[in-house]
Amino acid sequence: MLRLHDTATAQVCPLALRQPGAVSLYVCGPTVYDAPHLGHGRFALVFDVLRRYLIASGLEVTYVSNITDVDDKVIERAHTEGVEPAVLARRYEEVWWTAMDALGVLRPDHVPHATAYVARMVELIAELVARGVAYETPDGVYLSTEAVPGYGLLAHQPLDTLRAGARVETVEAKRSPLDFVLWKKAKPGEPTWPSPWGPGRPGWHTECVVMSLDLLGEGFDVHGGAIDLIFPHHENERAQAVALGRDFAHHWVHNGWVTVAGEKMSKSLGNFTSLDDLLARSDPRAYRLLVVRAHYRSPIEVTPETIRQAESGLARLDELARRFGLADLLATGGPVTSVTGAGEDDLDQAAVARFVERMDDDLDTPAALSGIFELAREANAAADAGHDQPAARAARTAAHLAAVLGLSLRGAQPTVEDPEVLDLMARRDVARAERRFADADALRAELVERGWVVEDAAEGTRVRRP
RNA sequence: GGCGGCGUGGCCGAGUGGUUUAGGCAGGGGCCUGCAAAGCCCCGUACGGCGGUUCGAUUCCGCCCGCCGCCUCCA
Repeated sequence: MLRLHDTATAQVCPLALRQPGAVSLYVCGPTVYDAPHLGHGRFALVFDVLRRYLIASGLEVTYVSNITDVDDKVIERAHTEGVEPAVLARRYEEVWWTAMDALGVLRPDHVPHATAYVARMVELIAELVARGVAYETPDGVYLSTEAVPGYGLLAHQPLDTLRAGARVETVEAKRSPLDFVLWKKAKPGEPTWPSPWGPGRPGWHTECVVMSLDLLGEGFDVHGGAIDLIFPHHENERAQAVALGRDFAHHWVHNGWVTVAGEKMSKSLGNFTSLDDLLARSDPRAYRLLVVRAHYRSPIEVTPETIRQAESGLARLDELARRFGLADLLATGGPVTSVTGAGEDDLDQAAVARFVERMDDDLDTPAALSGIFELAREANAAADAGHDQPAARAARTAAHLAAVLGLSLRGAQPTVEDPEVLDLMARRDVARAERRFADADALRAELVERGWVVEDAAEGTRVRRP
């Protein structure tokens, strides 16, 4: 059984399921006001790997991830660009899904949008007011954090220190600096919805409570997101559920930062890096490999150098798939439904067991990945020694386990259509057959110049991209 | 200031109280090859510093140094 770090207890503990055989996950999705950056890519990949692994473990997974399509930033950006907030949100949501598809991230089972849940958020807020834990001010409705038992559970910090750091609000009506806004009363030029407190819009922290409980029900299994969401976002979500007496998430999972040159990547630091840029400049699978080769709670350093290293590793695995003709049995990108495979003899079950053991240990993907590379070496070594059966089994196992992580290896030969290249290849074969090696080398140089790596295979000259 | 994390060989990045090595990338040597490429084999005796616990610590404890994050919208 999978053991996972839980932010609430700060310990690695078995993932206890509400319902045996089924897992419910809620992962905080993006606010769609801009194109996604590397950090968005990481959290999406981390939870995609978790989800895929749970599926491969034989569990029925329900994965919910929201789109925040109304928020200060959306409104602000929409004004800047002179479009309706809804138009802007839709535009960036499309950009989001394009990037997710490129990364091979599975679409969530449910994608709730904040704007579709406003009426239910109003109901929830009204209930909080009725219970006396929320109060109205001239500009909105706030939750009284002091009325919530255990507030600060996720933050792991004494309340007074949180209080000391709380932002200076212009709203003097707030009873405590830690209290947070549930409903924002309308300001001119903003999208609004009706409510008992007049027209306005919901605060950020309410949507996830309403949507997760609606789609997954009380006491759902896992609530995830990046580490920065712990406080205040997840703390505040939890506070609302607790205040209502509803059982909320049982397990909190948070992934670490992406750093650039050792520092947190962020717009304010000016080292912001667009996910689209990365995907355009490198094999999208390289980012998955980079993410998976570090533990999900560790920071990862994304630089041209680390990306290049990941691409080299990927090339090694692709070469394996090519050597063993694995193109046809590689994942289509969909989830692998059984980590042990369909026919047990197909795979090296001892290696699978090691993989499972490592993954079960708080998703130790770096160790799991090292096992895949070891299988690659074993497969090549066995094949070099003429032991075809064990070699093929090791190679299949490597590709299969990579697919469990969502990494599809490319076993297909690149199809060369350029007649010039085909001609150079053919002429080189003739030259080599006639042992005119100087000519053959000159032809190889020409192919290299065109950006190909040239290899001599049994069937003759073979080319691939570096 | 409060809270927390980290510091591993050229780079990335796991892990462990000692008796066997993470793994990848890069580099060196060898095998293979007409030469290469790919692949395989071999190679670096790494764990921030100072003490302590211990028969023995990179791994436990303390202190110090350095780096980073959170406490505020943020993936």
